[in-house]
Amino acid sequence: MNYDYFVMNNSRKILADHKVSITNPRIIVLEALLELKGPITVDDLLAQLKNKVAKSTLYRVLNDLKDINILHEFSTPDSQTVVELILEDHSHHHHLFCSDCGEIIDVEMATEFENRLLKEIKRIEKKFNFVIEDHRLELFGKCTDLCVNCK
Amino acid sequence: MNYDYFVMNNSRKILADHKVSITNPRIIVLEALLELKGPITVDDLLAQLKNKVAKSTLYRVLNDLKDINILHEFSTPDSQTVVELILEDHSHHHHLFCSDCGEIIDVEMATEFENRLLKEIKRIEKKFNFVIEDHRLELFGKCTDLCVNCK
DNA sequence: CAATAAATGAGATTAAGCCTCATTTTTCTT
DNA sequence: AAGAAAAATGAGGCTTAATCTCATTTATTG
Repeated sequence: MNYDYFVMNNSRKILADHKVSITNPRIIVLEALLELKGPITVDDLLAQLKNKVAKSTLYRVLNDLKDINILHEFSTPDSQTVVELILEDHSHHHHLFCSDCGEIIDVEMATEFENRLLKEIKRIEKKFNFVIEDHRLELFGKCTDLCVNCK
Repeated sequence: MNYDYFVMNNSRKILADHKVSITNPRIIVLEALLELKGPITVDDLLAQLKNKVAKSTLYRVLNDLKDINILHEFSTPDSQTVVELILEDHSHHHHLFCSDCGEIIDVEMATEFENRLLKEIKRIEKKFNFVIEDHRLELFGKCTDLCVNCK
């Protein structure tokens, strides 16, 4: 594992760091997700990588990335599967869905709000005798005409 | 629409109030959901109503209930579809998922927390030029041995 | 109660995602 | 650097949730 940190390109380094073998399909998928820097539906990803990676391989690679905990998966309000690369330097965030254009936007909530949420979560843990390991907040709405995401 | 409010049983009344025709399958599904008073996976509902309602009809009725806005649909962390009846008197709540037993629990957050969230949502609306119509908070964890929901 | 409109059941269809297995690519050892 | 062993890939088949079709049944309306 003595690859040069800075010479190696990102995707190869990520794979090496997580001790999985470095293969072409994995590099292609990782690179696509790295460029995006945000969520994408699996369907869109499939379309984008058609002729580059087999469908079965794409699903397998996505599962590999989930296994090494660098890929999050969730669903849109209309049940489309969405994936997003989450590397160490990615900060905690939530998602905003536009029901007009389908855009999915990463949203960071104010620290003070997240702290209040954690306090509330502690209350819920006691009330229901739970250990809560994660939370997810989803916001649903419509971007306006001025929205930079719609044309 | 001059049915007697109080004589009519719940499910018939709900259907009448929403101006959809009153049929046996709709009554059966509604009654099952009313008894539950909480979320259930579609698979479990299918199993429970097998021999009472055809599979195609169950899915159709669930869509009908969604159309009249009394049924919410969401997914578990492992992508199972869950439905929950939401009538006018149901207060705003969120969901707590146990990754051990699969239980899904309705959770009400403190009013003060929800107010803080609404404030935060207003900030997000401005920042992203959005109109946010709804939000959903999901909590993931494990219930402990003492949990009333696990045996 | 008859006519019309709507809903149902049974099974076919669709599509996301997983599986199989022969072939190819990667890694490991020296 | 080369050959052996292990792992991953591609192509297409398989599974299963959810939808669709259409002939029959059930509700609604006047």
